[in-house]
Amino acid sequence: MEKILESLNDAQQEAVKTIDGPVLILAGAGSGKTKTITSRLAYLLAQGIPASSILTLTFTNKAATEMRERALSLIEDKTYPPLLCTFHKFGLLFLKFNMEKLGRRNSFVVIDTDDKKRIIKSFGIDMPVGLVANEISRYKNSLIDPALAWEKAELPNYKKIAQTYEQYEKYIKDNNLVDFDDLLVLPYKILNENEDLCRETSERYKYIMVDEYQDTNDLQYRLIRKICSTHENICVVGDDDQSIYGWRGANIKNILDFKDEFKNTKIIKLENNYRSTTNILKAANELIEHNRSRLGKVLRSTKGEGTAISIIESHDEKNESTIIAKRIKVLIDKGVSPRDIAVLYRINALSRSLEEGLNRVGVPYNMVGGVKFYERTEIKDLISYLRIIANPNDDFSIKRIINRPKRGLGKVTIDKILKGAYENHLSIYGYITTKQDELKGMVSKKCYNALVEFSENLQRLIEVSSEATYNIIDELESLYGIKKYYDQLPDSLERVSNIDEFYGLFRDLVKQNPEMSIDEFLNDLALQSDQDAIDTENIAIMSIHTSKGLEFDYLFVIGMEEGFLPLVGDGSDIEEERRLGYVAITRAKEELTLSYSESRFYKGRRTELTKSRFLKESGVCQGSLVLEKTTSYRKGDLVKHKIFGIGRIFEISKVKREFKLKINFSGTKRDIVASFVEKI
DNA sequence: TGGGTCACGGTTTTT
DNA sequence: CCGTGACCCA
Repeated sequence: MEKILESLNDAQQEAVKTIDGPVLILAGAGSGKTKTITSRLAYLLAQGIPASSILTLTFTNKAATEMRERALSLIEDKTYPPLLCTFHKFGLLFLKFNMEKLGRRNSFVVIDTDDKKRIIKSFGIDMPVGLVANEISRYKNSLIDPALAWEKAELPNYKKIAQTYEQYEKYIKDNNLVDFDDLLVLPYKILNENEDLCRETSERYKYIMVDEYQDTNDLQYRLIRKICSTHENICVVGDDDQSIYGWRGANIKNILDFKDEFKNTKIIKLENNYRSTTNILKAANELIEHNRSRLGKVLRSTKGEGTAISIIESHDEKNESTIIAKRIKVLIDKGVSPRDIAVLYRINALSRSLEEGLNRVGVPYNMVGGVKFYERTEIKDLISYLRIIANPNDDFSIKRIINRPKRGLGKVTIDKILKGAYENHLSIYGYITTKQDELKGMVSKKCYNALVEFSENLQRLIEVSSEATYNIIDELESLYGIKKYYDQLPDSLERVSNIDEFYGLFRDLVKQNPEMSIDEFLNDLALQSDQDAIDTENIAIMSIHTSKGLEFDYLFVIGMEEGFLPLVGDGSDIEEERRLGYVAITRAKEELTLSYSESRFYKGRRTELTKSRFLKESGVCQGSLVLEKTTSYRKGDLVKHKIFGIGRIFEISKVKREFKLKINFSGTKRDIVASFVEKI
């Protein structure tokens, strides 16, 4: 007990020791939030509360993993660790036990956003699929069913969306699929409709903690309400200034209004920052002060002043990335460990030029996030194969791989099969295996043989999987030759190595847990984020969103321009953009470098840019700062002047904060400020 | 059926 | 700019 408390400050101790009733812990960036939660968890156990009564919900798998490790290190008896997982994982577990309450089997399959879009697309709607998918998601999270969506729809497009929504819901229900939203929606529905189960569940989890509460959505709030309905021992931890998921339905009101929603809430503020230097905190505090809707808190530094925040001003993104890469190289050469260095950006598109720069200078890096491992085509193909082994009637998955690797089945043949299956009220697999005569008369001999081979192989695989999950991979490869297929396609090297990695992952997990079924494996996979696999050898580059919860000694933020940070567009919220800026700045421990460029090449054209208002708002653009202005002009470049015409640069110099070029205009030499000429 | 060409549109951010 | 999707021809 003493051990748990001794390294905590007063506020943290109070947070840890307040175990009954609603508690709101406002934990500023770097205030030891994870430490506080994990200590509280250990404290609850030390008080004799059974592990099975405690539920801790997090936002990402990474956070869950980290907390689990840290909590376990504080606990003596590790036999029955308390449940600590993401909201979605909790929903998944809950549905595994209670799906039959909705008249559905618990052998459901979790689909990801990509699957969802494919399904919607297959309905042939003439609207952007992503938009429709988002709207459906919005409806589901607001518990609006298709009928109500139809009623509320005024514009024809929304009528169409409502129709698609209905079609989609029917489709996934018929195929026993569950999307990410369902993992929250369905548990809520079950709890809402079964009072006894709700009470039982609430009594089981007597102590609940929720991390990153500022990023919960309405549905998560309702779910929490249900689960703590019998006791209100609910402790939420968050920072309203770090709410950055409004775009996907996170409701900052959840944290702002928590004290009104739960009576007798005890509010504890953690304002001591143990992470960043005073200079960095000052910028962060000044920036976030510009927001109006916030609970209000100021981070106090516990470290020294540190180095001044450095600003890089470049002519274009190529220049920017070169400077940053060079600076990083200097740091590494000085002995800084690459894992303590990171570069952040607001949008993924900015990673490209950055990567090029790092490659030019020879700095190896690790891009976190981006295209997810399990979203790659080859991996999704493998997932589809595993899905149909687990459930051969999964039409959705079978359609994906019925001609991959190519076995000569074209659109016409596939349409015939679909039609036949539909008319016989059978799944595709069911149709192929039971209506062989009909099939034979319908498709070409070649196609028929291919289909028979395909289904026989599948049967063989299903047999193998019932014997030993571990052997599936070898059998899958030898029967279908997926690796061989990808080996002769573009990017074969990367794809094959991805496939190998996936096979390795599968084998590892089966080894660890020989009882694991394929759909267990698949469902866990769907909820996995690949941030768990951060490699610690190299510097990290990632989006600001991805960087949430992380910290780095040396931090660079690129794209500090109007239009990029803040990103402006329809539906963008300047306060949320500011919070993103705040999150970015507060990732830095020792040295922070903010970079902006005068222009960028984006979406196929070059755009002139002005520096971000956040630079002024955070106070870094006036006063003591190291400014490095750069130019992309080189000796020998041809430039054009409005009056003097075309000339060649023969000397470049820096005067105050401007670049002076000595230019030879067909014999006449002149000194011109760089901003008056144009590169040609 | 499948490969090739061309036009278009698009980008935050994640479970 | 790049990747995707539609369309056309061998």
